[in-house]
Amino acid sequence: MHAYRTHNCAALRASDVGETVRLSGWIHRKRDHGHLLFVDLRDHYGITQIVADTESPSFKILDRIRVESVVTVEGKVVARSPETVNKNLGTGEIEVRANGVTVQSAAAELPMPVFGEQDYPEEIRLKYRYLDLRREQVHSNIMLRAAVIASIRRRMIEQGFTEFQTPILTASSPEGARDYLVPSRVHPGKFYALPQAPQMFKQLIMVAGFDRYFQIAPCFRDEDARADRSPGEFYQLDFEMSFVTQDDVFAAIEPVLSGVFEEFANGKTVTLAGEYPRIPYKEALLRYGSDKPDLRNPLLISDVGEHFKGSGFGLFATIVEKGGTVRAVPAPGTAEKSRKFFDDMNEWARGEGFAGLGYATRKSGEWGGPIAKNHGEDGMSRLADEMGLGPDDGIFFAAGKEEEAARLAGFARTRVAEQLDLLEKDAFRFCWIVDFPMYEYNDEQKKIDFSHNPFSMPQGGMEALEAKDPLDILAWQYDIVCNGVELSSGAIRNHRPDIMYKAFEIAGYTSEEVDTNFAGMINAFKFGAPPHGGSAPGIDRIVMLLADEPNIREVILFPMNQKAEDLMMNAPSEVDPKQLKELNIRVVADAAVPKS
RNA sequence: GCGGGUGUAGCUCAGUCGGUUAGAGCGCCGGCCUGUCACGCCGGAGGUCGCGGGUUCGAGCCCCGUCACUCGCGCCA
Repeated sequence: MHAYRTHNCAALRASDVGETVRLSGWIHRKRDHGHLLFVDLRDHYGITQIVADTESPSFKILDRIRVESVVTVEGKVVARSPETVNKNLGTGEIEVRANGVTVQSAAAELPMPVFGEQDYPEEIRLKYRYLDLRREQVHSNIMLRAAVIASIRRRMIEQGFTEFQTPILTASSPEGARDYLVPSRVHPGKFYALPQAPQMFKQLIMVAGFDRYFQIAPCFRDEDARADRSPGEFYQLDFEMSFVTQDDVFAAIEPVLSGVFEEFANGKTVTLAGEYPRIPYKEALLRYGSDKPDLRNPLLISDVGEHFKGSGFGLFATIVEKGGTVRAVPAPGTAEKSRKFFDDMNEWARGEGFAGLGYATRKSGEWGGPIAKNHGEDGMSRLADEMGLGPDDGIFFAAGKEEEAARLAGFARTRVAEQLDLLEKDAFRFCWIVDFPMYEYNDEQKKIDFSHNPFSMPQGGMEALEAKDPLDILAWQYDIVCNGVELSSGAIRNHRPDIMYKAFEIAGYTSEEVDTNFAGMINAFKFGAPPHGGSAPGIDRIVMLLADEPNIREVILFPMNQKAEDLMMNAPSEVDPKQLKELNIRVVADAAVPKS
C-alpha cells in the first residue's frame, strides 16, 4: 500500500518541479472551469493548488466531490507560468497536475463554511467544533496556545522549577467558588470535589521539601461564564517556591512572562522583566479606579473632594460633607469636542447604573459647563493645575461614596481613553498590584472578614495581628495585571500555625474551626514548614492576550457554552439508572423535568 | 437569579409607515466555460419570519408571554 503522502501541503517549491508527489488533505476550494479544474488542497501545514483537465483520470472525481472531503492526490509538480504565480501562497510558484485521486472520506453538505473569516453563531461553531477548528484563525490560535505552553514549560524548567501532577479527585474546600462534586461509589453519600486550584497540594509540596514546583494545572470552578472566563474549567500556570520573599517570587516569574510575551507578541512592546511597576492596591483604586489597571491608558484619576468643600456647586459639596468624595478624570484635548460628547458620557454612566458623570469643559483656559459655573473659575483652575492639566483639557467628575466614585471614575477613565483613542497601541504593559488589605469590614454582617486569601502571610506577621487595627493590616498578596486583564493572584503564604490561628481568630473563627476545616494544611505546618509563596497566571488569558482575541473560547480547543454545556459531546447528560444506583444517587423527580 | 442585545433560507444578512406572491450574497442542485486562486456566466430548489397568545380587515414589523444564543451584573477565598 502506498503512503498517504510524500509531502505536506505547504512543502512544495519551484525546486520540486518535475517530481511525482502524493498529497493528502481537505478540499479547501474548487474553481471549476468546465474543462479545467483547480482544487486548493489543504492540510494542517498549508495549501497546494491541484489542477486537472478533462484528460486527467482524476477530473471526474474531483469535479464531483464536495469541499471539505478528504482526498489523496498523486501527480506531477509543475511550474506555474509567471503571470499565474500566487504570491499569497508559500506553494504559489507550483501546482500539482493530478494523475490519480483517492477519496479517503467524502464530506456531507456543511452546516457552516470552513472557508473565510465570517463570524458564525456560537451554537453552530461549538456543536461542529471540529469544523470550526479547521478554520485558519481558530486553528492558529490553538497552535499558538500549544507553543505558549511549551515555551512556559521550558522557561519554568530553566528557572529551576519541577513539574508535578496533583490529584483531580480531591476534597471539597470550604472556602471559595462552588465545587464540582463527584460521587463516591465506595463511600455512599460521600463526594470528591474537583480542585478549584491545586492550592493545598502545592503548599504541601513545599512542606515536602521540593523547593520549586510548577504545573500547567487544570482548575474547576462551578461559576458562570464571562467573555474572559470559561465556565467550568480552565488552566493556570500554577507555581510555588520555598524560602522566598515577595521580591524573590517577582524575580522568578517576571522573566518567564516577559520571555513568553516577547516570543509571541509579534514585535509588540512588552514590559521588561525587572521593570514591572508595583502599584499598591489602595493607589490602584485611587489613580486607576480599578485593581486591574490598564497601563496602556495614560489617564490618571485624581481625588478632588477637598476642592469641593463649601463649594458653590452644592451637589458635590454635600456629597463631600457626608463623607463621600469626588474623583476627577482628565479629558485631554477636548476643547473642540461638542457638548454631545460630554452629555453622551453622562448618559452612558447613567445607563451603567450610576447617578451620573459630571463634567467641565475648557477651551483656551475658558471654563464651561454647570460645575465650573457654580464652583468658580479660580477654583476650577486650581483643581486643573493640581491635576497637571492644560488649557484645552476637560474633566469628568465621579462623585459619591468613595467606593462608588472610584468605580465610576475607573470606568470613565477607560471610556474616555477609548473615545479619544488614547490607548497605547501594540504593547503589553504588565504591573503588580501589591499590598492588598488582609481584612475588610463586612457591612451586612457587621464583622471583619478576610479580604482576599485567608492563607496569606500578613505583613508584619504576628506582631501586626496583635498590635494593629485589623483593617490597617496589609497582606503579602499580589496580582499580576496585563493590559487591564487580571492574569493571576498570588501570595506569600502563612506557614505558621500560631499566626494562622490568630489570623482566623480576628475573622471570627475558633481554633477548633480552623482545625476541622483546614486539617490537612494546618497539621502539615506543625511538622516544619518552609516559608513559601507563589502564584498562578491563567494560561487561557495569556493566550487570549497574545492572540488578541476578545473571547476566551477562541483559544480553547473544545469550550463549553455560556451555560456550561458541551454542545458537541452533549454534556452534561442524563445517565443510565444503573450508574446512579451504583452511586446510591436518586434524582429528585421534578429536578429532571424541564420547568413547565 | 437579574438587566441589555440578537433570533427571517444550510450560513451571513436586508426587509421602508402594519399592506399584493418575504429578498440578496454565499452554499446546494442542473447547465455553460482551459489559467483560476473569494474564478465567471445562465437557470433552479430551498422559508412554521424562534415558539405561543393577543391587537388589527390585514402582523416578519405593534403588544404580552416564553424559549434559545450572546454580553454584562450577581457569583468567581
